[in-house]
Parts: sequence; structure tokens; C-alpha cells
Amino acid sequence: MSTTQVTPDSRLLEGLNDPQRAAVTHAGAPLLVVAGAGSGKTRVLTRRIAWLIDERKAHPGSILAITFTNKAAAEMKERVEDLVGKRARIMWVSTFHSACVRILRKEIAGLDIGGGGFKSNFSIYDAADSKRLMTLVLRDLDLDPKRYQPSAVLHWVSDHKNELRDPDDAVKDAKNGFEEAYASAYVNYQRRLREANALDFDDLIMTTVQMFQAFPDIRENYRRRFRHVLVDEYQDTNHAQYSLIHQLCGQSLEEHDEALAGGAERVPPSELMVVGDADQSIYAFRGADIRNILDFEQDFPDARTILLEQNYRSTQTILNAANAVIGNNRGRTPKRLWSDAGDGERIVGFVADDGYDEARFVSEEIDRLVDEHGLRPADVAVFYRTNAQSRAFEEVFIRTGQPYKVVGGVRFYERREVRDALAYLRVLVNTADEVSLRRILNTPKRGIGERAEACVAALADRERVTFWEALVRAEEAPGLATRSLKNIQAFVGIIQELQSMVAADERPDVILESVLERSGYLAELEASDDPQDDTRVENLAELVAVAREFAEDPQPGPSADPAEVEAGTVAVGLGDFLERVALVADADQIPDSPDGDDSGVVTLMTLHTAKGLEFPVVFLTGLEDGVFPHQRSLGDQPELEEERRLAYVGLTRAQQRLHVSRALVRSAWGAPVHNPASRFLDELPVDLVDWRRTASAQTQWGRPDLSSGQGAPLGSPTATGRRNFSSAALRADAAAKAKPAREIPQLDPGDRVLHDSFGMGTVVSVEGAAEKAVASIDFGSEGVKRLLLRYAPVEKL
DNA sequence: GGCGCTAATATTTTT
DNA sequence: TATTAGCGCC
Repeated sequence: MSTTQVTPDSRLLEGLNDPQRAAVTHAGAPLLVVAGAGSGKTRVLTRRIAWLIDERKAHPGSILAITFTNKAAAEMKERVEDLVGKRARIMWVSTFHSACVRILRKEIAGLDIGGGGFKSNFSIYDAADSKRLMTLVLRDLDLDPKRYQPSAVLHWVSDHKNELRDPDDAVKDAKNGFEEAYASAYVNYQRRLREANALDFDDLIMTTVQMFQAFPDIRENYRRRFRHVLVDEYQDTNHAQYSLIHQLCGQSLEEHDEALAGGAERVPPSELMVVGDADQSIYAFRGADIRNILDFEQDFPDARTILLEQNYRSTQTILNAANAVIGNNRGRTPKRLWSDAGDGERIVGFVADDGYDEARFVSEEIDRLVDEHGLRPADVAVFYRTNAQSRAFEEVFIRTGQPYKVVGGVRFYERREVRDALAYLRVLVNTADEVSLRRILNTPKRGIGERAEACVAALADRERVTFWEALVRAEEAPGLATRSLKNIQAFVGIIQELQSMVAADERPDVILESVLERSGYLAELEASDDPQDDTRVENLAELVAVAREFAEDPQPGPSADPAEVEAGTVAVGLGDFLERVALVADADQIPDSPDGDDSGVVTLMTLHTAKGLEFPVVFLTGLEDGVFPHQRSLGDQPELEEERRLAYVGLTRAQQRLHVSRALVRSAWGAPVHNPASRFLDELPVDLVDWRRTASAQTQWGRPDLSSGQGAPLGSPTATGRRNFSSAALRADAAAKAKPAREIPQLDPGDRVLHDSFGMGTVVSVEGAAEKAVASIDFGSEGVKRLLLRYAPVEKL
């Protein structure tokens, strides 16, 4: 240690403000960094990691950093690498899910957790797979699909997993017949996952936690390894993730220490830093627990908190607007963002006739900004609450010739053909994967029908073997037609042949091409004259390209083995490819550099995917009560506050210019709906908004014609445009006729009602009036339901 | 056993 | 509006 070099590496502290600097250099006790929007938290995280390595001589392999998306992880890694060089590659920077997959693949084989019996090649079931499996389970249990919808049951199961409650807990805690049914669905669902050697998203976390609890020595191993744990977006962690962090850090773990009584040495706690902003917590609906961040100081008695309130992103006008809106949330720690970037432009407001009019406004405004202010379309982002809202923008942008890209929505990996192809690959790796196997059994059509499938399933049941095993032994299945048997054997032959490619360690892209070829999948698509199938062929080509890129340019993926990364021999097997594909999110697909050939392209996305991003120009659209805040949140304080946080996130994405807009009429699944202005608009300080057009200018005569406005001047509408407009008009007509036919029951709290499927109930409360009236009704064992009276089949008694 | 039609039904947000 | 499940017919 030289005496001349007392100053630490100032390069790493350069350009940081005081609190940022304190966060980077902090050592010892657990640290919470409350990072307001745009306050430079990514900078703090990357500099701190570099600081740990450079100044505090931490081994890069002892660092675990958790981010929300894979893209954020890749970026962070890259930025740290820029600071400290290649050795940064050994760090674990990944999402919770990726980190858990990596741990489980290494440890799970042979362990008795989650019912036991998992092998390290387990499949990862996404939402669609889970739903299919749950549908099968509910059918097996003979539960009425009307009353027990797969999505509702899954949501319930997911809640349980996020709270680390296993099926046994659920069974024990069931308070009524309804919950008993749910619990038994949970039990069976887990059993079938286990039989399929598969884990769903929530299992990845829960199972890891369970493993750490059941096997303290494994836990201590990882704790010994990860001496520094950093967690980004801490406000969006759920209980299971929270518990995982505690397990890994060894902070406040008294209750588990008994497990170590066997003599294993307790590793001292790791250093923990979490970064988050309670005002940006927008994932409560999927189990995120805002208390994790609010109670941090209680959880860790000696914890320190650092506040980052200076914003480096937006103008003061934008921040004032955001501060004003979020100020309406109760029970939050006050925090006011400030900026020295000056006031900048006022916010532009616009009231449109309908969704298309709104899109037209956005399109014209983009033109104007490009012409008059030299902005590039790539500087512009359009946000909306729900994916369905992108349609109007897409149609109008196509007509006006404005290039755009939609982030999210119908995702590439959710397309049928892509899922089919991936199902083949998954089966090759894990034949126990029943959902995937059944999916491809008769895709493309090869004469293995429902009946044959049932025979095989029966055989599997009776012989207590996997579905695949039963297929192999299909000749033992009673009642199976010879023709079906032949087809099954041909199928089994194809799969086995392809499996030998996997065994031979062929590249993923090569295997994939063989799959498409040998299965006859491609041939079937090419033979079809449906133009949609051409797109499918293209998508499959794209998937092959993705696989090829993966094979040829082995970017160290989220779960690449660090040793291999170091040696430059990253694994690129089929299993690795599948894993990469299983854990990608929407936000991961946003191209890195908005310049280059993308500079003319406007970005469209939901507010949720916008989190963590920033754009010079932002359009926040659909600001209507019922759209944003969303219908389902109206009348529920916590949900409404989450919507408000979502608004806060949207507002704070804007750097220079912000536009807010709403539509008087919006067509929601067919019928036109009239929505009042969003309450969030009322919460904007009046002097900050420059209203280009207000409702009063429009309303005198009403605007019943959806194709009004300047539909024509933009040139002749495309065929699709015309069809959509006319059918919309027809539907509006039909809806107008149908409406008086159904009378909306006038209900008051205390009224008794009869519902077609829920039975007798008592009205708890009613919100809204007329068409928008929503009643909370207690149906006893069925629970309390919130029903839109316009549609709900309820009768007042 | 397969295909094509009709009808119902759904729309929050996503790792 | 768009998908999907179920049903009936070949």
C-alpha cells in the first residue's frame, strides 16, 4: 500500500454528486438507495460494482447483481466491463429468474425439494404452458370450467408461490369448498409439473428458496461465494424474492440458523445494497410487495438509507407535473425530484374525438417536431395503458407513412409457429415435458387424434410411466387403432432420430432446421395457400436465424458458466438456447442504438414496458378514467395508487417534451365507449399544460361518425382501413340497438341479487352510475365479485 | 378422425 | 375485434 497514492481511483467517482458518491463508496451495513426517476441509479450501480472490484479488491466472481430484465443485466455488465475490463465477465449479473435457473440446474438433481425428482434438464413453463397444464388439471378434477377458469386458478397459485406457500399449506388453509377446489388444483398442478420435469416461472424462485431452507449447506456455499449482493428495482420484489435475498446475504436469518446446528460453519453476512423507488412500484398485481422497500430499515436495524433526488433527465416542468401527480398518493415517504435543466417547454394537451383522431394528432405532431425542431422520430415514444390501444396508432401510422415499431404486444416467442417449434426442441431435451409433447404430437396433422391420445394417456396412467414412455410402448395400449399405432410409431421414430442429433451435440440451429424439415411442419405451411402461413414461414426462418446467431456468437447469456466465459468456450447447446429463449422479456427486445437505420422509427409501448427507459419526446395517451386509470382499479384505493405510480413512471420518461391526450369516444371490443377525462389530468397543475384542443370545442354537436375528421385528406384509405371503419360503424349501430334491450339493474348496498352462475349474493357497494355502474357483491362461498352491471347476468330480488 | 363453421368470450400490466 | 372452444357433418 503506497503512501503517495492515498486518493482512491477518482475516475470512478468523477461527475457524481454527494449522495451518489456516498452510495458508491459505502461499506459495511446494508444500504438502501432510494433513487428517484432519472437520478442516475444505473450509474451508481455500475460505479459501485467497479469500485468494489478496483478499490476494495473484491473478486468479480463474488459479486451478484440482480436486475429486472436481461437487457438491463447485459447493459450493466457491459458498462462495468468498460470500467474495469474483461474480468468483470465473471460476475453474476442477471434477473432473479435467470440466477435461480442457474443455481437449480447445478443443484437440483437428486434433491428432495418441490416433491423431488427433478433433473437438471428441467423445462421452464411460461404463462401459456402453465395455462394449458392447468386446463388439463381442472379437466381431470372435473371442475366446472365456468366457475374455475384456468387463468383465475393460476393467478391464485401464483400468489401462493410468491408468498412461498406450497400446496400443503394451501390445503391446510382452505377455508371453504371453493378454496379446497383451488388447493387441490394447486396440488395436482404441481404434481404434473414434477412429472413433466418442469418448473413454472414462480417455481424458479420458490424452489430455490425451499432448497436453501432445506439444505443449509448448499445455501452457505452460495453465501460464501457471493460476498456482495446488489439488487435493482427493489420496489418490485415479491416475498419469495425478498426471502431469496435474505437467504443469500445471511442478513436477519436467525430463524434458519437452527438448521445449521449440525455443525456447518455460519458464513458472515454479505454486503447488501438495494436500489429502488417506491413511487415506481408497478407490479403489485403480480405479487410485488411495496413493503419490502418501505420496511427496509426495520428489516435491517443497522441499515443506512441514501436519497437520490436530483434528476438528470427531465425539465423542471415535467418533474413538477410528475411530483404533483404522485403527491396524491397517500402513505408515501415524501420525495421531490428537482432538476437544474430549466423549465423547458410546457406540456401539450389534446382532447381527441376518438382513438384514431388521437393517433392522427400524434402523427401530425411528430411531423411538426421533426420539421420545426429537428427531432428524429426515434426520439419519440408513444405510451398507452393496454396493448390493445396500439391498434389505432398502427393503422394511422401506416396510412401516414410514419415508420414505427411496437415493443411487446403479440410477442415473437408467443406466436403459434414459434411455440410449436420450441415445443419440439423442448421435447428433444426433456421427453417428460408432457405439455410440449402433446402439443406437437399431432402438429402438423399426422393422424394421431384425440382418441388415440386418450388411449396413450390411459396407458401412461395405468403403467405409471410418462406420456412419452407410453408413446414408445403404444402397441400395449388397448383400443388403439392399427392406423393410429402406425402413426404414433412414425412420430416416435422422428423424435428419436432428432434426439440423436442432440446427443451428438449438433448446433441448435442445425437441430431446429432438421426439426422443421423432418416433422413435416415446414412442408405443411408451405403447401398452404393461407397468406398468414407465409408469415409463419418467415417467423420460423427468423427463429433459425436467432439460433444460428446464438450458436455462432456466444454472448455470455444469463446463465453461462463463468469458467467457460473465461475460457472463451461458452456453452451453446440446445439446452442453453432454450433457456435463453424462455427468459426473454419484451423490454429485452428494444434495439440498443436508436440511431443508424432506426432513426426514423417511432417507438410504441405500454407504460409497463417503458419503465427504466427515457425519450426526448413522450406522448402519454388514453388518459381517460376507465382506460388509464384502468377500469378495474376504479374504486379500489391501493389499485388506484398503483395506476398513479404508473402515470408517474410514464411522465418521468420524458426528457424534453411531454404530450398528454385523451379521446372522447373509444371503441372497446366493438362498442364505442364514452370515457370521462382521467383524474390524473386533473392532477396536473393547470399552468403547466398548454391545451391545443379541449372537449368544449367538440361537444356541441356530438361526433357520432367514427370516420369523421380528416379521414379523407390523407389519401384513399387502405383496404384494411376502410373495412375497419365500416365494420366499426356497423357495430356501433348494433350496439345502440342492443343496449336498450338490456336493462341495468338499479342496486344499492344490502340488496339481495341472483347471479346466473354465482347464485345468491348481497350487494356490498356500488360505484359509478348507469352504464359504468360496478357493484361489489358478496356471493358467500364464491367470494366477493366486482361486476359491471351492464353485462353481468344479475337479477335484483 | 378431421375439418370447418359458429358462438362465446375476453382485454391490464409480465419475469 | 380476434381468438378459441365446441359442435356437427363428412
